[in-house]
Order: sequence, then structure tokens, then C-alpha cells
Amino acid sequence: MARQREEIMELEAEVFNALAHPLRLKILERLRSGACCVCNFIPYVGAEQSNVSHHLAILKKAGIVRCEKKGLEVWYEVTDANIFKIIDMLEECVISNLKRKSELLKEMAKR
Amino acid sequence: MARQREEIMELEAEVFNALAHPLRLKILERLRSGACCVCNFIPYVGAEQSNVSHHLAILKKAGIVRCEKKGLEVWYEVTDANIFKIIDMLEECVISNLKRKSELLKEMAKR
DNA sequence: CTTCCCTATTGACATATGACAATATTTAGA
DNA sequence: TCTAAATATTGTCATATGTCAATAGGGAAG
Repeated sequence: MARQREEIMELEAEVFNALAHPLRLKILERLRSGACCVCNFIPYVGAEQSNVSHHLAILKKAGIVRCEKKGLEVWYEVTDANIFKIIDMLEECVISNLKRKSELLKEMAKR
Repeated sequence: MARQREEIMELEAEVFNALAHPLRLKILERLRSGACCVCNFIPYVGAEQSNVSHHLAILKKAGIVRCEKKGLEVWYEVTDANIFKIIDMLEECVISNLKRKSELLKEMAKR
């Protein structure tokens, strides 16, 4: 495999990794309706402030969100709204997977 | 946030997590052209057999691949080809991100 | 039934990750 | 300048992850 391909895949893996946490997915969920400041995430995701900052930093490092200071507050927003399409597609996969499994269970119960 | 929503997000995070490794992305790359047995992944991804098996197990646990025994060999395939669309979309995001960054560097160099 | 493949599993180890608490930093306003 | 508010960073701890080496399991062929 070409070296450049490998490097791209490493970057992809990093972004997938940034998406691989329920709290960070919740943060992104909150960002669907636009920019949001840190203090607004806290009640929404139900986590400590330091924890929220930490996970925001991970999303930022992966290039998924960017931020801007506004006085005391820091407002975060998604850098590329396509990230939501990716999450939506994955959700479809997860749900169809669940359906497949429950069908299988039904089949097994019949016997 | 509704409990069911949270559970879905946990499942999503698990699938994203399964995608969050270069070796596993390479394995999936190999699966684009259809099913493949373990011994064929080994030279392709350049890893030890036990390591490949391990990562295949992670992909399987996440529901991304399934497998079937054929004599001595075990053949793996993707359970839902939509996973490739997800990877492709993420790759686009990564690449446009890279472009954005390099533009920024160019701008900065001008000054 | 013995031996040889192919694959999966296990153990050991180093490293990464996540949660929480405490503390530092930055900015606004008195 | 001093204080308070919002956010980021740090340290500590427990747990998870990834790699390698060794071993186990299970089917095929003789």
C-alpha cells in the first residue's frame, strides 16, 4: 500500500477515534443547531466542566470543531457540516444491524 | 436526552471505535473487493497473524464484518456495504481539512 | 490417529484513555 | 488593581488498548 494512502488512513483513524465516544457524540448533537459555548454543553451532556473541555479539545485536535472566544465564553462550532452526514449514515448502519439481529432472534425463537 | 438516544449513541461510539485504527481500515480496504480469508489479509496489511485475527475480532464484535468457515480458512466480509460510504465521506472530510490547513499556511507565508 | 495448516486465544508488557479534583489562565467588571 | 466568572490544564488513578510471543483449537490429508 502506498505510503500516502497509509498516512491518509492514519488521519482517518484519528478522526474516527475522535468520534468514538458517547460524550463527544452528544456534544456534536448539540452542535447540529449551530455554535454553542462550553457552559451550554455542560447541562446538555451531563458531565463536569473539565471533562467537557477535555472532550472538546479532542474534537478540536481532530479538526472536527473549531472555536472562537467571545468575552469570557468560548464558542464551538463544527468545521464541516458533512460530519453530521457521516454520523447519520453510521446511525442507519447501527439501526439496521439491530434490526438484523432481532430478526435473527425471532427466527431462532420459532424453532 | 432520552435514554434510548443515549443507548444508540453508545452503539455508534462502539462502531466508530472499531473504525478508529489504521490496521482495521486497511482490512476494510481489502474487503472492498469482496470476501477475503485471514491469510490473505496478512501480507496486505503487513501484520502478524495473531494481530490480524485480533483486529478482525474487533470489527466482528462491532458488527462491521461477519465470517464463515471454509475448510481450514475463515472468510470475512462486510455485513453492510454502506460502511464504505461512511469511510469515503470521512476521507473527503479529512482531505478538505488538509486543504484548508495548507491554504491557511499559504496565507500566513504571504505576510 | 497423527500430523500439519489456518485461525483464535491467552499472557505479558507498554502505552493510551477517561474521570475526577484541583489549579491555572484569561477576561470582564467593580 | 482586585475579584469573580468561564474555560483550560494538570495530576492522579483506574481501566482499556495494542503488540508480540506462545499456545490452543479444529479441520484436512495422509
